Amino acid sequence: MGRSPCCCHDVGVKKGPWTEEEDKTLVEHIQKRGGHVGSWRGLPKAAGLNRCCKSCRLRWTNYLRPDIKRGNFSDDEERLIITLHAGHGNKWATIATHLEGRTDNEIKNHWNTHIRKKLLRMGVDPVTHQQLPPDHQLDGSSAALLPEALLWAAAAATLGGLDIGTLRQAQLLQHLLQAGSNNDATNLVANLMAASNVGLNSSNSIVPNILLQDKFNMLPGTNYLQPGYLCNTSNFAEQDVVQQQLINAMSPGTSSFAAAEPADQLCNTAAFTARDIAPGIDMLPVQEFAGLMEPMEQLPNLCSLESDSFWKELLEDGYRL
DNA sequence: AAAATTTTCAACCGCGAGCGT
DNA sequence: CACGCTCGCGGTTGAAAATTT
Repeated sequence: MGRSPCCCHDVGVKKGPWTEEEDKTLVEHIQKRGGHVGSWRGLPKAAGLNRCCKSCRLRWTNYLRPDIKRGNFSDDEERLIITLHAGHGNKWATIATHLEGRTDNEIKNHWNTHIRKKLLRMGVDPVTHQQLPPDHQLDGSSAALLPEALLWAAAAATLGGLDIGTLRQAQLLQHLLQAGSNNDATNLVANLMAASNVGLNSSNSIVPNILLQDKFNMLPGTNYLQPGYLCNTSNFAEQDVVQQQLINAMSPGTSSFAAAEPADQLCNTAAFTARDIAPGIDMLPVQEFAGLMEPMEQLPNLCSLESDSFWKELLEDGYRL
């Protein structure tokens, strides 16, 4: 015969929320063993808890473990979760291994209650990470009925949603520009890349900035350059810098960039933004594209993670206006 | 102020892989 | 080899809290 069955179906085993006393008992029991549980099956009886072994394990791993980080998820963490989800799907345990102090359960809950909804509002399918068709975007609402602020959000997402083909054209354009020196076009390409949260690796290939941060390795089968959510400009003012560059570049006679075929394609993605949103701020200094040809950590100014209020400004404040 | 509705998240449930008997 | 248990995982639930009406 095999072993006796688990305690989970025993009559009289307590369920539901844990009391402080139970927490204390479980923590003290595990600490007495130097933090090593050994067998969960034998733990409830050994600790004097009238709980199922599963319930004890869950309580410890999701709540009582000393290395658990509690509190709100940072923008960095949210962005990392989205990127990892694009590669792993609902493998919460795998995703949790990349976020120190976060549990799979916590990440799963945060995804379902926050991130998923934010992506939907941005017109991104949270399952496939693809741009939703226009009539399915923004929770199915008609764009004509939406507040102006939400249109801004959609425009920002569009601007950040350059696909990898477009970005490769940008890289090609940069190579072409290296022969001469056209600052307008150079700055434009730099800002488009910044808006898309991408940079160049040591092989001069365009990759997401997050992969340049040495936080984790490229995941197989992952397209990180999905529309919208990798847009990392910190606010609309910074988006405006890019928009102004586009307007300048597309105005006849102001830049040779507008005449270039790859440039036209590059600008198409943001055409809505450039056409419909009037820039309302002064120009800010922009990064020299040539500087991006070297391995980089993070684009300064345009992509500051510390000051990133991307989600907040783009989705919460704007949407509720 | 109270009721109704929505959101959040800790905890439960069931399943599958791996391993012991 | 077959059976059954343990562990860990992902989906789901439901009570409490927050928000709206």
